[in-house]
Amino acid sequence: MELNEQELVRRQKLEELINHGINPYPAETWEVTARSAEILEGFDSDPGKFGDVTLAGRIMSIRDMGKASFIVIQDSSGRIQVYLRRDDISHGDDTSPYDFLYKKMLDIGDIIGIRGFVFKTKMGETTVHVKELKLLCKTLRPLPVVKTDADGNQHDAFTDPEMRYRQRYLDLIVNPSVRETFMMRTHLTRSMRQFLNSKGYLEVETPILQPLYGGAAARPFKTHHNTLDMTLYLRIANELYLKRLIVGGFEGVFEFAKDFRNEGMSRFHNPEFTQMELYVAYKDYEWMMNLVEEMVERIALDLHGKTEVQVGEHTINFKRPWKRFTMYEAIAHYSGIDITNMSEEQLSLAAKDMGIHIDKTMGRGKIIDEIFGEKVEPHLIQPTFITDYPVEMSPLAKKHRSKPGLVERFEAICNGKEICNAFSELNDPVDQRKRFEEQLELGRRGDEEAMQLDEDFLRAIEYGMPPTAGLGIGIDRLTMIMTDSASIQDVLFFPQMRPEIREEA
RNA sequence: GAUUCCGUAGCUCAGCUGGUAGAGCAUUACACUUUUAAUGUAAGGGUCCUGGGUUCGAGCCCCAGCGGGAUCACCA
Repeated sequence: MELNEQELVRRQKLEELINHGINPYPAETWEVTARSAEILEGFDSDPGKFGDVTLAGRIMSIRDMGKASFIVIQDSSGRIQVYLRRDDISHGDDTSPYDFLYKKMLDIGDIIGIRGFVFKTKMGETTVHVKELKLLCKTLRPLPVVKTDADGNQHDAFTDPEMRYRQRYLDLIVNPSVRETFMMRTHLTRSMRQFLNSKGYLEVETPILQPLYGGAAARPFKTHHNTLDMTLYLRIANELYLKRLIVGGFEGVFEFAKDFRNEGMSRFHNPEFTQMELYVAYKDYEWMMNLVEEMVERIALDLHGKTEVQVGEHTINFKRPWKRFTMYEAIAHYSGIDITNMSEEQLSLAAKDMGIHIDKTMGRGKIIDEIFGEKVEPHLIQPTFITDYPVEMSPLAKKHRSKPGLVERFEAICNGKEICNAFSELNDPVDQRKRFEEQLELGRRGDEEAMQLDEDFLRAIEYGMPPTAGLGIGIDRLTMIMTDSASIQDVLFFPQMRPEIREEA
């Protein structure tokens, strides 16, 4: 491995530390008694509250003034300034803790433990005055140094997207807002889980490795089990398993599921992503709409303390009730064309008039979907329910109770993107078999995303599944909105990337 | 997959018409006991993404490839 100058210097320091009897990687617990944020928040109101504090963290900056020095350390709660004075950390006449350990051996990026008292500097900054300093971890690579000036402007910000995603640990160390985003993501799932628990639904786990993939229209990842010598697929959805549990007698089940889809990547698509799916017996899609509104409004309140969330240039308000349109109403509203009674030929003509690309393989449902995606979806900034989809696009949804050709399905659209999908679940086993067979036919015609026929799932609902409302909600997409993130890569710790060094094939 | 932009020091970036590779921060040395983008003085640091080509001469021009971003296509 080729080492640069700074890496060589740090390795020399490492050796020198060991030669001086200082372990650069000590094993003992360093008892932390305070975090930077509590000190910064608590000191002004009650300066006496903190006696001696013990902190640990990473050195983020060094301002050295000879026999005294200011450094900034970062712990899990944030950053705090630390004041070091030679005479205060020396052992009698032995000034080596300052002159050797601190001045010669420590670098930005190193992890140290400090013990001292809290005070206010002349400039009014709450600071820890160090009495004891201990090296907890010597680092061998230099950290990108980002400086923030008095006006809050960042200098030399660490912004290269490739490095940020590949080396997320660096991104987290150096860019505090990244930590915030991911903490929000965890708060979001916690809030959602609490909401669902409070309703009495049961959180469950279902297989990720599936012999048949189902529950969505997507191409799967394929793998192989050696002992069974069989092909398995990484799940594209967990819908069919959760419904089996409803057959089994649970009245409400949900799962936060990692799903995998072998498709293109974009700022809205990662090959693996997280979905929360919920199934509740004896309910329908109308009921589920109310639940989604309530849940997402609750999440916005938990995360932001209010229902409004700033997303790019828009302020999105999740306050209930949300707007509701049927798909046909929405298309009529945004394109001025009522497609309710159009034949397939009339539809393709109408689509062409709107400048939408249509080909012969597209059926009625697909054309409607195209029109919707082109003419309506981008305009739906405020959370909006779109209901009653063409039956062709929804092989797992129940036929509409009163509107022929449609199913009882809704999506919530927000900031121009779908955030959830739900329906009154199809529990008529005869109809379900027919729908699967139509999917098989699509598959034979070359549709790589057509569903497989799941004989065991059919057997299950032949034993009887109560009327059930089902929901899938994209956690990544919802997090993007709640954290004002432009790319899915900003809400995944480790988004999928090509390998840095490609191996010879 | 298509189009387009980008790849130069550890980090952020300049680099003229093609003529010996630059800055700030970081690093090293010295000075400085309340600084805060600390400061002052001095020094070191480069596979200019990779491989070809054109040229007396390529960081720059041409071709191919690798990686990334954006837009589109695909897609719940």
